Amino acid sequence: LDLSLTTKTNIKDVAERAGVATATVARVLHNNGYVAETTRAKVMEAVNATGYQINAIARSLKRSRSNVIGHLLQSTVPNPFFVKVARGVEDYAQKHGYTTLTYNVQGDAEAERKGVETFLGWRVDAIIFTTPISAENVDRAMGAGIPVIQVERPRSDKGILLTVDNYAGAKDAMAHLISLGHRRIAYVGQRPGSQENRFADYVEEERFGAYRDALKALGTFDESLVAFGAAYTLSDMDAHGLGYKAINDWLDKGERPTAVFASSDLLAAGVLQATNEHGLQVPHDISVVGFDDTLAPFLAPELTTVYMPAHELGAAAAKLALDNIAGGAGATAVSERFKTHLVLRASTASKNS
Amino acid sequence: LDLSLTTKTNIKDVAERAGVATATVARVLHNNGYVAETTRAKVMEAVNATGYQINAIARSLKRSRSNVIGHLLQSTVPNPFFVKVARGVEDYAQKHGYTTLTYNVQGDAEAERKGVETFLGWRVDAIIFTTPISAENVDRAMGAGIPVIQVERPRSDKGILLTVDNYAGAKDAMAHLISLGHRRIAYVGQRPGSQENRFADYVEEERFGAYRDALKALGTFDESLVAFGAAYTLSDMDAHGLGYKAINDWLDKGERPTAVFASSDLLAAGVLQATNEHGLQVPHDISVVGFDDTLAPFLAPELTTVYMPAHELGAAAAKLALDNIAGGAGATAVSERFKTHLVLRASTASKNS
DNA sequence: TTGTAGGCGTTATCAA
DNA sequence: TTGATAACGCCTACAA
Repeated sequence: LDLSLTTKTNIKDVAERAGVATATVARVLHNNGYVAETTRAKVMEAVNATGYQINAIARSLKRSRSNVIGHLLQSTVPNPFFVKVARGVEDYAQKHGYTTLTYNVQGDAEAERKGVETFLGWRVDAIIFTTPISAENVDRAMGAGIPVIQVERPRSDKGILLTVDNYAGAKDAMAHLISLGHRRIAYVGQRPGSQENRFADYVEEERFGAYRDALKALGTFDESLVAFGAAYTLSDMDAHGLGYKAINDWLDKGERPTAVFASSDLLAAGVLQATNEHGLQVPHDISVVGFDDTLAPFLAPELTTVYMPAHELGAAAAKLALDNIAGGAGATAVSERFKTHLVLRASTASKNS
Repeated sequence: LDLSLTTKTNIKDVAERAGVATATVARVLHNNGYVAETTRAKVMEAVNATGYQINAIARSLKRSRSNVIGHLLQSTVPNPFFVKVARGVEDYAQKHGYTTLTYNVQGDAEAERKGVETFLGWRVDAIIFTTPISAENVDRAMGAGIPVIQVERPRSDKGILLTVDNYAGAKDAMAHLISLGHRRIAYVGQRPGSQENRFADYVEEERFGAYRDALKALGTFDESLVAFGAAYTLSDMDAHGLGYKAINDWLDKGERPTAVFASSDLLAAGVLQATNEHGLQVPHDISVVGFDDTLAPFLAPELTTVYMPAHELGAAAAKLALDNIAGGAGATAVSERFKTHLVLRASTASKNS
């Protein structure tokens, strides 16, 4: 078993060693067509002896199909959401004989464009955006005539869209706090409408909308308890800073809420840092709910939060990609809307009256 | 500009449209050889008009070189360390015209084997392990005759090894705590020697070794303050559980340390959860130091920790990979040892006497 | 049941 | 300065 020849061995070498034609080797390899048992054995012996590894590049060229799907990630740190989606994509793709090419763009449209070009250059069979930065890049991918899936925050209405029912998630969180007796509930999150694109903005609209609707229904909506800011910037400090600063402001003014609904775990982490500094006990003095279920299990106290089906989104995106590749099983170009659920942990309790 | 033809256009189409031979198109594309200015213009016009995108698969086949490096990741969640390394690899590779194929193995040797096979099938030009699971898989990669780099925890002494001076890092952390007056310092981490492989075990040996040496030098080493456990299991709960349980035990016995040195931020997070539940103030009642600088900025209070040069490791791995690819600049197959540094944040303070 | 051969899209050599 | 052409390794009609 000479491993050092591995990458150099080709189907011709195997054929020679087995004393057959390359077509026969291919037939054995793909279990395809009639092959005599003795011939098969000879071929397998040669394959093992040479450590032959089929050349995916040559095969892709011949087949005009790469068996690769390209996955563009908006970012990988600090928010682990995208990484979880990536695992969903990889798990499903691997299980179905596909390789995933992952490209991290760190929120930069130009990097995303380069990623799309790289993918098209490698003739990937489908492209997944989690999440797209620029509609143009989505269009460019669509133009290649391959399935394109946009996950969580679409930028274009073309292709397949996987979204999440953030309204229901936020509504659940609010119902939980309200059932615990809270009325002065603060909101920390990105300002709805601050995304330049109407498709991508639904997340903020829904999360804040459910918050506002719930309190308006009770007649206790109070604008002074709303802190908008750059929730999803990529700088660690900014993301953490908004929740932190908002809480500090309220506490300094002596007008603190009895509960805070943060639109991400990252922001909730900042809230916990501020309450901790002020010597407030969570949840005794103030309850906190997050969104995403990413950092939540690692915070002190463990954070009650809204679970985002990240892995499920990734797996579904990969499935839809594969189903829609020409020749795939069922071409079901149907967009889907996923559900969240509330995860109860230790950061919420009855209002301390 | 008909985008819908993008992936179908080939160099022949471009050549026809420009009224030249394919060889001339290639010369223009690669800025290679003599081309008349007027010809170049004609070709560029045709390239733009057709939206021609070079087929990386065909080029790789012809060149017997893919311009892809394969990166095997031990895991991506919950520990963000690996993801940070991945970004370092991607950043460097992209900047030098290489694409990175990332394969996440989630701690599973069989998945790692499949990853190596996939990479070899795609004829990647180099393979990076961050970090390897099985020495056999490293050997298999080496057998292909391409550069192989092992990052942080090597499993084999072959190829290029990038390691970190964990001893110095842990020593710094201990010196910091000792300078603050702490003597009863606890340790939470994986048991040295529990890795079946001597190469990979140096991390635990060094982190714990520096802890033990520092306290022995002071004559205050106390085995009852050492909590060993499965620090690096992939289950969130287990990882967090060790730090959490250790602290609970000490507090229940009424023998609490005045400081804790946790061998990862993940474990430190568990320590903070336990102290928080017990109503202890960090750092007033007890100081905590972590390792890695991953979760540290998001915890409450922000965690003093030892910075691991994750991005730097990734970038260096990619650089060494490229340098050692046949035909690359300088073949410098030299292993390197990286330095850490202490990051002072809010979780440590003078011993409260 | 097995072999022959053309072509996937590029690159690079050799002529012209 | 440009063009024709033979590979790269594999797959797949089509023959045998």
